[in-house]
Amino acid sequence: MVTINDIARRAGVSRTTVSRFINESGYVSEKARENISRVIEATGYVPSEQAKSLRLKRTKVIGVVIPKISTETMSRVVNGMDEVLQQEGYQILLASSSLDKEKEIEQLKLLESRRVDGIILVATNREPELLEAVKNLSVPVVAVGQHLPDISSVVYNDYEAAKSLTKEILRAGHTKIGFIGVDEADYSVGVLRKKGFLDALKENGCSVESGWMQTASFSISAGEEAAARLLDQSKTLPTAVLAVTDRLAVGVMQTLRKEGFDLPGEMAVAGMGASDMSAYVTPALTTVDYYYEEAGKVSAGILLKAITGRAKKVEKSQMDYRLLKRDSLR
Amino acid sequence: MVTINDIARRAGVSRTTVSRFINESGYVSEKARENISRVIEATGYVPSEQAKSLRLKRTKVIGVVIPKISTETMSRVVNGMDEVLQQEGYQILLASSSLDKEKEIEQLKLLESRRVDGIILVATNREPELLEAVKNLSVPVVAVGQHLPDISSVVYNDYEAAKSLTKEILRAGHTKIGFIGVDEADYSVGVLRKKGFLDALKENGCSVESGWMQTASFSISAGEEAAARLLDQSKTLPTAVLAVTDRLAVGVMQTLRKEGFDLPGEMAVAGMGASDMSAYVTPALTTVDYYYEEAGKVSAGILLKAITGRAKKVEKSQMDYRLLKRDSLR
DNA sequence: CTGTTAGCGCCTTCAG
DNA sequence: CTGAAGGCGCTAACAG
Repeated sequence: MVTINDIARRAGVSRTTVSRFINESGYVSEKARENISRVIEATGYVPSEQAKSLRLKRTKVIGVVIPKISTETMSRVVNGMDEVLQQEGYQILLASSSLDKEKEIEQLKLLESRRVDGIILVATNREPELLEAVKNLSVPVVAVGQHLPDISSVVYNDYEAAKSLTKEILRAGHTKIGFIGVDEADYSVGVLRKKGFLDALKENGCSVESGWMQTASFSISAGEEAAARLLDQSKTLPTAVLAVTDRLAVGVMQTLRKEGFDLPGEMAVAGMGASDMSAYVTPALTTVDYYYEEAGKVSAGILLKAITGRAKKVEKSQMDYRLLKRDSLR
Repeated sequence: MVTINDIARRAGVSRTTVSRFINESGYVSEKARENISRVIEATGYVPSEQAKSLRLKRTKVIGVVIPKISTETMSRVVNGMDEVLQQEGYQILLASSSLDKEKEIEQLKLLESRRVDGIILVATNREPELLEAVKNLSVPVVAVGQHLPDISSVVYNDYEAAKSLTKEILRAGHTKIGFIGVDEADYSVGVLRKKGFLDALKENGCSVESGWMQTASFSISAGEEAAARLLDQSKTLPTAVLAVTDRLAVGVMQTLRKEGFDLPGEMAVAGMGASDMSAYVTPALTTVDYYYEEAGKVSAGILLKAITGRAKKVEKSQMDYRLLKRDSLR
């Protein structure tokens, strides 16, 4: 690999001059310019951003920790981040925790060891170990999706979104509503969305049978199974079901259709997240859009401000949401 | 940021000893060990992987260039890569070209300047400028999705996949088949899939009306519009349509349904790519699975072999595929 | 306009 | 068992 020294020697100047030429800092005579640029051309020299980083104490790299690479939500969020980061000359070092809490912490440390300029953590939990690890980091961090104390974060309005979606279902005339949730370890999706659902019901004087509330993991098939359990365990059937993710909702619809239900006539369904697929299943799924790409952009923006120093120490941002009323709810 | 020198000073040893302790290379007395580990603990010292890289001339980072971050295909491929790379202690530096040919080349150079240990290029074209840029790189490269001359690559069997899918449609009794393709700048999807389609027809003595073949970009709505054009421009209507991606196929189905077609009775539809959504649209979409995650794994494996030096200079790999026959084709 | 000098944080001979 | 010295590739005073 050719270095700045090679260029300097072959161009008959000092490496300082070469550096000046490359970075357009300071004067370089016309003759020197010519020599240098000729030699660079000939050798295909590419300055080492690496060595530069060591010297300058900044890498222009942002570490991004996500729970899973191959999910639509994550690719949207990361896409949003990339859009603003690329703009400012930063690149993304991707780290997946594969939903493993220990690995999540490891990844944070790994990113720190690589001296990334900042870290965006798309978190799914708020365990003390994680908080501890985040606080020990010596680089700016912003959390996405979970509200971590004393850390800048951008969160979705899970509670209100679930609540207003539920109200929409009530408004459509349903009073018996089933619910497919996820594990409470995921505070935002597991706890807040459920709370929004229950509070909306309570405010309207509705109650739920125990069989109506089921818990599932995040896959379509988990939604199918949860719906089957719901049908099985309900004394009286609900007339609508709210699933906390679109994928779960699609699974629910799948099972209902298989069991011969007319959708949405005999059973209305709603999801959350505005996945791509939601608009194209039959009937089109009523859901709520969280503006995931925007969340990525906002988080990147906050991080950049923190890095360049012109920012509050801790900045909290709450994303907006929007109801998408479609055919699966009547 | 605390450095190895700080640790050495505070532990009353030389930095050489600290280095030995950290990397478990060479002997370190019990007393020294204790001192060092105590100081490291107290300071929260994290060795700079960056400085290490400069010294060791390897970064343990792999650059991955993809055309677009937020597509299902890409997140699957990248997920596959990450699985094998993480295993070997490598991290992924993500670079999106946003489907811009110039930016694609820029990204390659940028990754080179960061001294990544290798690059995986998920390519959508084979323009001479790109080939030129790839050849000038001084790091191992493997291409995914396009067969680049003299470069290791893993490609999908686009031609055969399209051909056998078309044969499947013929076997179902259709002889008038429409086709929604994409721009030929994408050699694999634009050229090879179309060729497979046409060759299958030719072998069976079928021909196509001009209006039956439409070109679209990669979105669902592009599929909708292309289908509308197809209906509009056809003298006699085909009884089946093959779209080169699932998203296009979903768009096609959308338009057909809106126009009152019974699916698959009046018009059969097939897609390619086995997207998540394909199994859950109505009717379930017949498609072909390209094993995208596996492609990611394979490409990473080849790159790793190239990096560690135990590999052929150029390795070509062709992925398998599999027909997924579902309700949209009868 | 240009070169010399001094590190950035780390590993690795080479001598003790 | 340990330390001194050198250098990875680069930039930034400082002094011509």
